[in-house]
Parts: sequence; structure tokens; C-alpha cells
Amino acid sequence: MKCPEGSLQVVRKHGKERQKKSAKRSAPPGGWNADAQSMRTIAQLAGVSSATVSRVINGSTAVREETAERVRQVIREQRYFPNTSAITMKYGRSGTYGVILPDITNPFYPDFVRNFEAILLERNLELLLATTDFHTARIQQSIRRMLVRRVDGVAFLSSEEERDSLAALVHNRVPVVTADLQKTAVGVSDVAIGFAQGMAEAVRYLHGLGHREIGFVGGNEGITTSNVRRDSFVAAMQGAGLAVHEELLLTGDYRISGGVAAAESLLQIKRRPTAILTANDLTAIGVLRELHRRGVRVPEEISLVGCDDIEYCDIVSPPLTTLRISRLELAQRYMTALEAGRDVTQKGKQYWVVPTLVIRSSTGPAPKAVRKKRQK
Amino acid sequence: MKCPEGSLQVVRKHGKERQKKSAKRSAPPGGWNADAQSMRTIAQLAGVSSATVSRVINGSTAVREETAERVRQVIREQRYFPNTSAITMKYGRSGTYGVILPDITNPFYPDFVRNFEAILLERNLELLLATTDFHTARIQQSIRRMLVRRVDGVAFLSSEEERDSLAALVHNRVPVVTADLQKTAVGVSDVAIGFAQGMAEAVRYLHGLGHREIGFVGGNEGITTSNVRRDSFVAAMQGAGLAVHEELLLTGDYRISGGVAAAESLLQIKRRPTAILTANDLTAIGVLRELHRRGVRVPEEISLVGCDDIEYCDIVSPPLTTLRISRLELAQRYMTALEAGRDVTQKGKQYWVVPTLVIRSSTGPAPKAVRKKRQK
DNA sequence: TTGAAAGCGCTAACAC
DNA sequence: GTGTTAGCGCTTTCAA
Repeated sequence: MKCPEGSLQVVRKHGKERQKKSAKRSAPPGGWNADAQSMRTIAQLAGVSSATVSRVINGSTAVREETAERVRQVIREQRYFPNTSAITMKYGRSGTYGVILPDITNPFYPDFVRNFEAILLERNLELLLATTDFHTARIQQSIRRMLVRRVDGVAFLSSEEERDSLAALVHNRVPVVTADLQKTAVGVSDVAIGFAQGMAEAVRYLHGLGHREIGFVGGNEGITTSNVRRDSFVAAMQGAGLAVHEELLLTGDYRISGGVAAAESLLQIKRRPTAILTANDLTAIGVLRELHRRGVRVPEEISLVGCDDIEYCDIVSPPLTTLRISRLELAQRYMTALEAGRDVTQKGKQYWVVPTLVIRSSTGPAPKAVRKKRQK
Repeated sequence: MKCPEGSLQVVRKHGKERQKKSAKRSAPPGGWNADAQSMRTIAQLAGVSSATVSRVINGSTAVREETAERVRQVIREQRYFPNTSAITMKYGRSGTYGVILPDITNPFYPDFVRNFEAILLERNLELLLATTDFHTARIQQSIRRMLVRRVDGVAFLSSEEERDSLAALVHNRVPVVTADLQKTAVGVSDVAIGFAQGMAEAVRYLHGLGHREIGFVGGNEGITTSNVRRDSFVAAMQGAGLAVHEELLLTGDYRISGGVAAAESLLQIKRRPTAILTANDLTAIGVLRELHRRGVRVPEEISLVGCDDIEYCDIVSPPLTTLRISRLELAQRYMTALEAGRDVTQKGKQYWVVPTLVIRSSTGPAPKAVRKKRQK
């Protein structure tokens, strides 16, 4: 189909004719022009050049107030709004920050997104969201999406360590902020959760309640953030002078299902713990659910501590004791890191968010007495 | 600051010099060029014109295979990726769909986003997310964000009816798909939930269990989707030949807090219902929580039915009976509607998703006998 | 089969 | 104080 009707095409509208093009557009009787308007349209209607329109929009003082007002008037009448892709093209930056998440169905992340979006909105910035479902391929795809959209920075909350993929961002001058990797690199900052303190506090608290056999259900095997949490737990136990039993160190998947599975295994073990710490609340909820199903009472027989403090901690029964990680603080830290990291030739900085222990009803005194009685 | 150092600026790099500009960029020793690459860079390295590079990237057959391969080689070596804002500018469309949500912390929506994102990904499309927190100002702001980013369509799941704001989208040739308004307009399609059937099924089920005094806790007062749900409930009751008592028709806010508040009121009322239907699961969870706190047993004293079937229905105790709305189906319907609605001069279509009743443990036989005994 | 060049909307450097 | 114009990266005629 090469336009058989032809002749029309012969009229080339090149060169100087460009100027005339949008002049031909006339507003329909109903009101304003349905076509996307450009600055030229506005300029012509206001009897100025597009440069002046640009100046008015960007608040340049070098425009006579009278002219500016006329331009603003036309802008309002025409309901004109700028085309950000032109601006993006001009500057090579898009006023957009990317957020890469592992799993948007974990309530922790929507909460983060909500806070982060609010911060961006204040700065008139945009959010580009990508979720990875813990898949490496999706991570790489997400990073590419960020690159082609020319984002100004990436908040990378996907737990997996992806140095190589992230390098592509840094090479393209896109600062990156990772989650909880506890290390930085050129162009890559990190926001870590103070699990050392958090786990220490939780273990101390449980120890104070008389617990000595404490189990841990981590996140996905091999993922960096899982390791950090597990190691922090182990360190906390040692710090409290408690023995860590390998068989009580389980892995989950940061989801309810993983908690359920871990609880199943835990109940098979002879050395049953009197308390369980988990890598996140969903895991704890899964554990709770399985314990409940098996008729194990919480906290009478086993105490349970989650991590994150998602809203649902408070609706399960018993409400979960948990290590709260403030999503607002996290979002703020990310924004700070992103802004401070704009120069990707510099080494990134390390930021911290310290969790706080929120005590609810899933924890109680260790059941020594109870167990002894039963065993008789 | 008008460049006092002057002389350097005198060398204007205009006109034909443009061609030379990127030729000066040389790849650093480490490997590939850290500057964002353009097609010109690739073209020069491959010894072709940028038009040819474009053809190769877009799979035009009119390129000799040998040339094409050479170009692909350079693209790989240079890790080149296109700049979408240039494409957006060229076409006036961005390959992005906007999603406007009321509240991303309601697990229903992340679930939707997840499914919708997956569908977009298949089509190589992007997602622009905005949340409104039920505020009109935020809705308008979101719509503007969609406009300036030149989205190709908007999935508007924010419950409030915003005909006027949405008109701005349609005027700019952006098709809109609303949620559950049960009406369409030029350029505006709608995906509605079959609450008529759903509520009828739920009421029939409860009626079958002997319930006659059934209460309803809706969503935010005055919001269209709230009205639809309440009206569907009322119709369902009438259809089942049951009386609707005004005092048993309460409003909530689609959140846990609203359910809590509604339950408080409900327990004050003399005519205590034996069953409660709610506008969504969060509301039901709130009701459940308050009933639990007040020592009212579910389902022995009061049966409870939610709506949505979020994951947390299954972790509260007792697990919630609910009207399941499939997020996958919803996302698919939205995509279909968005694609079918591309011609904004046509009237939109009405689509439906029918909920299904999922029976868990929060519902049981009406407690007639129990109550009578107690009253003695 | 390939290249040259216009043009998408915007900004900024420069001219007046 | 305002206008003119190049140029951001890409696609797409049209010409060769």
C-alpha cells in the first residue's frame, strides 16, 4: 500500500512550511482543540514565539508580565499541557525514578511504594514500577525497562544480588540504591536494615522471657538478604550466650507458604524450640497458621516473632510480636541516597534503618513448666 | 552569566557539524562507551546510516542480511538500547498504560497490578502507576500525570466517579476504562463486577442457612461503587423475599478501620443481625476483629461474608467466607477493554466479571436456637 | 538496498 | 523582552 491515491502525497510539507502546520488547526466549535497541543499552537494563539511560551511555563523572569499573562490565559483556555517526552529527550533524563520490587503482593512493598510515591510527588517526579517475582530474567528485563525510559535513578529492592545487571545502570549514569546488601560500590548506595541491633533486641527479649531454644525461619535460600537476616540471628544468639542449633535454622521464601512448610519441618524435630524468629511477617503468619492447624498454642507452647510489622500482624490471632521496619523511613532513606548518589563516579554511601521491636501477643514466657508436666 | 570566557562558545557547532559530533566519542579502554548511545553512534561504527540501524532494529526486511548482522553486532558490542522518549515523541504515544488506584495498601490492588503488569509485559508495554488515596485532588493530579506522559490508555480503578476529569483524557484521545460504574460513554468503557449475581448468591446461601436478619457494611459513603454494592445487596435481599432494615445498612471505608467502626455500631443496635455481608474483605476483617474483641463468636453468633478474596481471608480465624473477584480476569478484561477502546470517538463497551462465592468458616447456620436459650 | 533529511515538542544559546 | 534556530534520538518518506 503505497498510497495509490498518490497526488496528495506529492505536496511535501517540509522546510519552512513547518511553521504553518499547526496554524491550520482550528479549535472545534465545542471548545478546545482535541489534538495534542504543542507550544507552537499556544505561541501562535498568544501572538508570541514558542520560546516565550517556554519561558512563561518555566517561570523565567525575563518576560513582560503582560505577555506572560496573555500566554497563561491561552494555556488555560486550550488546556495545554507539556509533552514530557520532549523534555526527556532534551535533557536525557526523565524526572522518573524506577522502583524494582520482588513481590508486590507482600504488603510491605505497597506500603513502601505508597511512601515513596508521596515523596516523589512532592518533587514532581514520577514513579516507574517493576516487579520481578524473584526471577533473574525479570530483574534483567526490569533494568532494561529502566534504561530505555531514561530513569534518573533506581531503587532496587529486589533481594537478589545482581552486581552485573546493576552495572549496566551505573555505566549509563543511573544511580542505584540497593536494599540491605550492606555494601556499596561506585554509583551504588545501599540502605540496610539494622538487623544486628534488631535481632539482638528480639533475642534479648525472648531470652528475658526464659527462652533458650530459639528457632529461625529465614527467607529464600541463598539470597543475600536472607543470609544477612540469618547471620544476624546467629550473631544475636551468640551475643546472648545461647546455643544455635543447626536443625533449628530453616529457610522459607518470604511468603506465607514458606512459613507453613518450615513449621511443618520444625514440628518433626525432636528438639522443639520454645520460640521462633522469622525473616518477615508473612513467614511468621505461615508458621502461625501451621502451628494453629496442628493445635500448638501460641504463645503458650511456642512464642513467635515476625519482622516488618505489616498491617496484618495485628489481625491474626494472636497478634504478632514483630521487628518493625518503618516504610516511611525506608522511603526517605532511599530518596536521600538517590539524590546524594547522582554523581555515579563516586562511591555510594551506606544508609541504615533500625528496626524496633513491637511486642504484641504472640510471645510469652517460655513454657518450661508446662512441658515438664506434659512429659510425665 | 553570559559566558564571559567567551571565545570557546564562538565556535558554533551547528549545521553539518552535527554529523561529526558523536564520531568524536570513543569507547573508553575499559570497554563500551559510558555515554548514552544513539543510533548515530551505532550507525557510524557499523558504517551505515542511522536509517539502516532503525530498519534493523525494527526488523525491516529491506536490509541486506550481511549489513543487518553487522549492525546487530555493533549493537551488542556497544550494549545499545533505544531511547523511548524519542519514539514517544515521534508517535505521540508512549507504549505505556496508566493505572489509577485508590489505595495500594488494599491487597486487592497489588494483586491486580501484578496481573496487569504481566499482561503488559507480554505486549512489551509499560505501566504507569498512580494512587489517589480517595482524594479528588490526587485523582486530578494523576490524570495530568497520565496526560503529560502520553499514556495510551488509563485503567481507572479509583472508585470515585470523575466524569469531568476523565473527559480530559478522552479529549486527548486516551481511552479510559473505569471500574464498576456500570455505564459507559464515548471513549470510556467500564468493567463492572456482577454484584447482582454475587450478592444474590451470597444472600441465597445465608438464607439457606436460616439467616433472615442480614446486615450490610458498605464502602465509603456516596462513592459510586459503594452504592452499587449496597443496592445489589438490597436487591438480593428483596429477591430472596427478605426484609431490609435500614438500621442494618452501614457504611465503611473499604478499610479495616471502617469495619471496626461499623461493627461497633452494629452491636449497639437492638435488632442484632445473624449475618453480615461487607463491601470488601478488609471491611469484613475489621468487623471480625471487633466482634472478636467484644466476644461475639463467628460464625456461632454472627456469620460474616467478605468480598474480594484477598489472601488474608484465609489467615484470619475463622477464615472468611467471601465473594471472590478474580484479579486475573479483571486485569484481562481491562486489557481487552483498553485495546478495544482505542478509537475514542466510539462509545465504550461494558464488560463484566462475575464474582463467585468461596465458602470458608466464617459462616454457619443461623443461631436461632442458641439465642433463644440464652435469653432465658 | 541504502542514505539524506524532515519533523515530533521542547529548551537554550544567541541575536536583536 | 522577545524571536530564531539548532539539536535531543528516532522514524519515515523520498531519492538514488
